[in-house]
Amino acid sequence: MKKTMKPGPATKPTTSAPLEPKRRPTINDVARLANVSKKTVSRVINQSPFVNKDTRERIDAVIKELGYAPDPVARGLASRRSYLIGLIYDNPNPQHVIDTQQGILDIIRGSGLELVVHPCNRRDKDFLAGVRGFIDRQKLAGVILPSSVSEDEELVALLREADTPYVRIASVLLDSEENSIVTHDREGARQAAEHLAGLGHKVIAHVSGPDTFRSSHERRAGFVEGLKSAGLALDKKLDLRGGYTFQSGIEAGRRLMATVSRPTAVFCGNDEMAAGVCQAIRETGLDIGKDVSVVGFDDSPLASRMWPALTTVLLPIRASGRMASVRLLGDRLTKEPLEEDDQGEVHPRLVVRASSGPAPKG
Amino acid sequence: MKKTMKPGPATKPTTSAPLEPKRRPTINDVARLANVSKKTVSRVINQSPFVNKDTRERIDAVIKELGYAPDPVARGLASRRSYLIGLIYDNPNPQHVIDTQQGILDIIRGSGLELVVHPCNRRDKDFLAGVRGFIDRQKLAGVILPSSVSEDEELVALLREADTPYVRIASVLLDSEENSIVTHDREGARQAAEHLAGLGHKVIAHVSGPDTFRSSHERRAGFVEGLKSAGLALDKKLDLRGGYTFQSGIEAGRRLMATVSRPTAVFCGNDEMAAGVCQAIRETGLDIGKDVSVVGFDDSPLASRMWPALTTVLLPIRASGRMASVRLLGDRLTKEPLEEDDQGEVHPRLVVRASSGPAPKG
DNA sequence: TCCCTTATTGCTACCGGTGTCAACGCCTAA
DNA sequence: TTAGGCGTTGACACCGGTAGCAATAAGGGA
Repeated sequence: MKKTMKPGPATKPTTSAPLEPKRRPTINDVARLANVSKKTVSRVINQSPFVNKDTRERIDAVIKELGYAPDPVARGLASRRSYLIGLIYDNPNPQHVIDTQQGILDIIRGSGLELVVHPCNRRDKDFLAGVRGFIDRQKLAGVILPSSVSEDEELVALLREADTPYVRIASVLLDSEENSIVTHDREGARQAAEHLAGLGHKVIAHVSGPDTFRSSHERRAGFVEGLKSAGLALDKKLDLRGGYTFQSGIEAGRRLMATVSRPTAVFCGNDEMAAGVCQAIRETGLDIGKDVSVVGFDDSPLASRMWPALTTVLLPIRASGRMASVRLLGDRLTKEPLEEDDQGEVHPRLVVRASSGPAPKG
Repeated sequence: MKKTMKPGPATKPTTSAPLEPKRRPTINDVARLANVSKKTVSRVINQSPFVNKDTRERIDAVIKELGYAPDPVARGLASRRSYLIGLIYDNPNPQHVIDTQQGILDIIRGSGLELVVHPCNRRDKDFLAGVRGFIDRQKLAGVILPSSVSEDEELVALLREADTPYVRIASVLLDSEENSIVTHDREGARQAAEHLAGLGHKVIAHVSGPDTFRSSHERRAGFVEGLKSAGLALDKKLDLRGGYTFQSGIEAGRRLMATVSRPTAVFCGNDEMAAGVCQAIRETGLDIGKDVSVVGFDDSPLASRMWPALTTVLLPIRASGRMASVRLLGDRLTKEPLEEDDQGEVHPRLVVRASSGPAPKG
């Protein structure tokens, strides 16, 4: 409301008047008013135990009075570690990214840390160079690797070399526990299989994600486990590979619909592909949830907005983001994390909707 | 691959051997090797014109040889301005957020700037306090305000006060041109109306977003304009207000389907609501695209994955993110921005799919 | 030849914190 | 009385840059 945005010459007070341009208080101001050295103030803001109680209280009072907050940039410079958390991802699924961001922010909000996002493309040849630039330009306080990149060992090696703390979110334990959040995708897939078997389906197809993702294997494995516990097996001809994309789902769906022994149910590695399969089913004039049941994975917004709404496996992504942050930051956090955010693992849950129904008779 | 992640005491070399722990080169290293003062190096990296050509070349050579890159944290401290761009948003639409992020990153990638995200909730009472904390903790290089928050004048006032550059992305010009990207939502809505009128529809309903968003008004206004140009008018009883949510779309759809003069087409303020309206239509057993045509707005992923696929208005969000970044950073960018990213405005485009068809006869 | 201008460069003081280490006061044990 | 130990505190250098201004060299006109 005061002046222009342009970086031009600031309107300097012509007189050397006492009114200064509303500078933020610094550690020096606090030190002066509390009549201590700035080092002692530094101790207080860093919660050092070697400060006399009275002194601490006096300083705290001044801090509050001044509304002082330490400058993260200066702190970063002096301590060689910024107050930034990096989120590296390579994800076609926006909801997934947003949920992860949200989970991280749930935890770091109020602690003076900020979230810096760094999307990347693992197929780019200079992908690693990009990440390297990112992490050692900003000396990140830590990096969170959601499932889309957490399996990349080169990337992780890079972080280790750069001495940057990290947490990997993955379907299985890939690393030490303190560096990991495990999402147990397998369990969710098993539930899906049991659900379909319980509805009486015998001929059940699977459309998996790309082989390069661990999660594809986990989901298939869980699915097979679930079938097995119901006395069923996965027919190789009904085990198709997709690419986690809508288009690949359409293609897989068309192939399945053209099979001689057409399946009465299809379990897909994610919701995108499930939507594609649904489209293929529609093209043949069959009824989803009646003639053919479909189950997805992720519980993306799409799942609940489709018609019929998609039965799917909900993965608590936001919670995994929270956990990853707690793992990463631990004691640096101001407020004590909730116990539920300190588990280190997350469990999927089946959400039954209209796209899955009893197996058709005959 | 070298040592543990724990912040514990680093493995110091026991001997004061010549091998140092691979420190990043600093401006001092460059200065020493180029045999100049660090101020001159600083001039070179800041592209000051007051440097002799030979000197500059010598320094550039050393910089390249060392692989030197200035430390953004130190720079930030000294120049009181960080190398961080803030993205503040309050958006239920993940695709929108991701696209905006992507657009910003398209531009800042390689320039040493980073993107910090700050979601917020405008209904929280301490929303402004949160933002204030954010912007003056990190002295941001600039802030980008996508449509979900760009209309908040209090927020903008805050940024002005804090002398933080910003760019607002909005459906109309709300501010000076240099602080704005205009998305012209109105044009898109007009196209939608003309499309439906062209298909022979006479009774066309509208489900708008909340009144608190300028975009709701713009979209309705454009829609009315389009109808008018086709000799039609918007029946007040068929002009419903939603909340930009799926649920509100369902409710509006149900009400419309129960109207005496049931509309043969519905234009919705966004795709979420359009999906809701589709659901309501389905509940009544009517055919989407045949009995009732539906048009959305946004071209979210949902639109192309629904069945039938949704006719909608595509808003080039990513491009608007790019433009906003160019506006914001201008000369700070290393590479010259493409001309197309320097327009300051973006135009929506109708995408025709299966959810809109000829008006039913009779 | 001398002074002034212009082009280029370096000195020195910061920016706002943290790390190291010495110093100080007071209490206890010898 | 003195040495040692603990709890506290501050002086000072430093992190890696930028800012202001003086210093220096070269060129031009009187």
